Amino acid sequence: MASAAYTPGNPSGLVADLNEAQRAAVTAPPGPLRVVAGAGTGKTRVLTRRVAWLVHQGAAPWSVLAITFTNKAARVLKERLGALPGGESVYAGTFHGFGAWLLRRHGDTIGIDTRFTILDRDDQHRLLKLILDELAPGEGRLRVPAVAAQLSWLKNGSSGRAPLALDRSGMEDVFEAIATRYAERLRAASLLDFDDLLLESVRVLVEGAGVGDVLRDRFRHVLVDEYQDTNRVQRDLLLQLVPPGGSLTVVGDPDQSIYRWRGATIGNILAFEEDLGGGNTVVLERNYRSTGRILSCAEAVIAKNTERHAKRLVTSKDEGTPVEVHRAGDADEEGRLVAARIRRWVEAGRRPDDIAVIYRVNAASRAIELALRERSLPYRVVAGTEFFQRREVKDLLAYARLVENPADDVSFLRIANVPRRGVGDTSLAKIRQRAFDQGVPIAEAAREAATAGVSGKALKGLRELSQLLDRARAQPRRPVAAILALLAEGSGYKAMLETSHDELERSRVENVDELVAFARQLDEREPDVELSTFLERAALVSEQDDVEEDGGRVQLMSAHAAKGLEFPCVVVAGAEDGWFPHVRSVDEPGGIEEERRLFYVAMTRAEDELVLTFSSSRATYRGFERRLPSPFLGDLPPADIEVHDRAPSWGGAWSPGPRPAFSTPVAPPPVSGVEGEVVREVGSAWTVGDRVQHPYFGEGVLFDVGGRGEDTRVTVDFVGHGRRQLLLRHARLERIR
DNA sequence: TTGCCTGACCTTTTT
DNA sequence: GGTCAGGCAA
Repeated sequence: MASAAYTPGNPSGLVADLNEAQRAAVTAPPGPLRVVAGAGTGKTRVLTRRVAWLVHQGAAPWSVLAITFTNKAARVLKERLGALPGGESVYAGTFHGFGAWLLRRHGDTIGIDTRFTILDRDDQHRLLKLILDELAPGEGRLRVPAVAAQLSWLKNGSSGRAPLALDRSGMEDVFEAIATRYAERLRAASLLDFDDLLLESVRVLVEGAGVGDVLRDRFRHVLVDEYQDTNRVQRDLLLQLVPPGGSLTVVGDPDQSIYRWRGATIGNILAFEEDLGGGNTVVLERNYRSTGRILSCAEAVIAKNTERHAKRLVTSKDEGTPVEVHRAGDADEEGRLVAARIRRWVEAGRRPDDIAVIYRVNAASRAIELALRERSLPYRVVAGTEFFQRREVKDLLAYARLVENPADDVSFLRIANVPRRGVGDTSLAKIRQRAFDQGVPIAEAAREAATAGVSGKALKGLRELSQLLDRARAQPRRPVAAILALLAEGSGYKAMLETSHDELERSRVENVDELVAFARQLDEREPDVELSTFLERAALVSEQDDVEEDGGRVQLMSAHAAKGLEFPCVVVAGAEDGWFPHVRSVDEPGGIEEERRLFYVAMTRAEDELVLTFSSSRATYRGFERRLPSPFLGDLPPADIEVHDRAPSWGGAWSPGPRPAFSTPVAPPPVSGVEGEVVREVGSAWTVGDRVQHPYFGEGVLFDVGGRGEDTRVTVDFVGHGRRQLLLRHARLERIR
């Protein structure tokens, strides 16, 4: 978008190039303000200008707090404020980043060690696994990801359905014990998980002596982007920060709410006025991004949602070319088709970085990557967190975290024997026992390993490790890069990789070097940066922080990662039933509507050209699966699309509109193998062969019933949707006839 | 204590 | 297709 004619000396330029609604939003008096901004309606521009306008009205830049969804969005915001005097002292960051900032300064008022380190998902899972092994070993069947999800669900306000079914006898107590021990371990190790960053921030504002007042006094103006994706805790944080009637601007679009599974509640933006006791609302409906046809298709999809406040986007661009819909026979063919389409764009003069491929699940990137490589098209998979999740990077960061936070047991256990220093399970168990008995961190107990009964190789190894960490701690003012290099080399970690017989292992050295280089960059850009800051940034990188500008490469990303971005040319790949909507969400109340929004978000990333592709079959870990086009494709207005369907080998040709209704019910498929299969009675008697009705899949025939009670699963052959496995507890299944 | 093999079991989206 | 627990030999 064109930059403003605004200069510090020419404030009228602040609003001169805005439309009426945008201007109303930017210049609304400082008080509760909600901006409902449809896709492509200039949301970022309004947010930036409003900050500038507030400052121009006399607000001190450092009294402005702008909360964005990603670090990258925060950086962009600050860049655009560049012309503003004092613009760099506006606080811009994510909720989690702000939480960390707040807790480092004021956490001590509620008993938080301000030298805490942040536990990411991987660390959290490691810790939970240890705890599960202690408290629920063996057959308990409690799985780490489920327990983590349950914990997060509880911490985020318990809205919607619980991830974990705890009604089996004793389960509740077991979970309770796990949750308690988890909290104890975190506290003892000065660790905070992602949710804690928010929860403890609220607590410090409420309970921390004087903290709330200090912050309310400082941040007189708070602005929040992507408000439709905030959860209850984030809302509470804002309500603590902004007094009733205070200057709070929230910007968002209910149609783009896609993080319900993370506790986000669309209710925050919808109930804004009740929450804040009044306030203004401005609706932005003029779209500057997409062509008429793209918008018409996107609107047709989202219009089917019932839980929405209808708004009508009007484009400022022309009709554009039709939205293309392509069918492929399998995933490889789809990849080649996408690559071929991209090649044509490039030949027509598009730069590769004008093009994005968006998919529902990250696993979908593989086939597309392969095809792009075949055609020598430069691409990049957007996965900002991926680098920091690599084993070698996490190992080195664990060393660094121990330097910063000696109590961090999770990190200690991670690297105690990496590289191998003869510290096996037996020695480690002795040290952990000793640490437990003495009530000290494990790293502390390791220091006196001999007392714990450790000897020989293991003792020597632990001594060396302790000495290394001490050496790194001795000069905390050293540049971060130097500390990392010392750890990588002094520990023998780098040597371990370099001398490996495995080529993959040897290649990991590059990532270690890259991490050091990354730190060096940071040292140069911000000379005063401390190790703790570096670790915090590493823990809070977001997917989108990895999106490249001017990289000259096609960008591949998930629909979630694509939020807030725009590209001239977009391919939405894998537009199939099972991915759009995803199978796992169709059973959940409101699940389909969220999937529809997700598809809407993906489509509305496109400025000029939009291509949708799907495949008739796909290889999964269970073998080949037949796939049907996404039901959302059926909503596309035929006049705005162009269908490319080369008479596929199976599945029949696809055309827009609702699926043909089958007039005759499908017969239950023969039960293969078992002669005279016994019809099983389940609960209130679901019987194989029953005809059933599902709110989404429609009519089908019960094929199989498995599991008991809570876990009863039914397999149903649906007319037009194929065979589906459903959890009876969740599926709103009705018997018919 | 370590290295290596085999079989079981999942896979949505992410700060 | 990838991870992870468990078993077993050196």
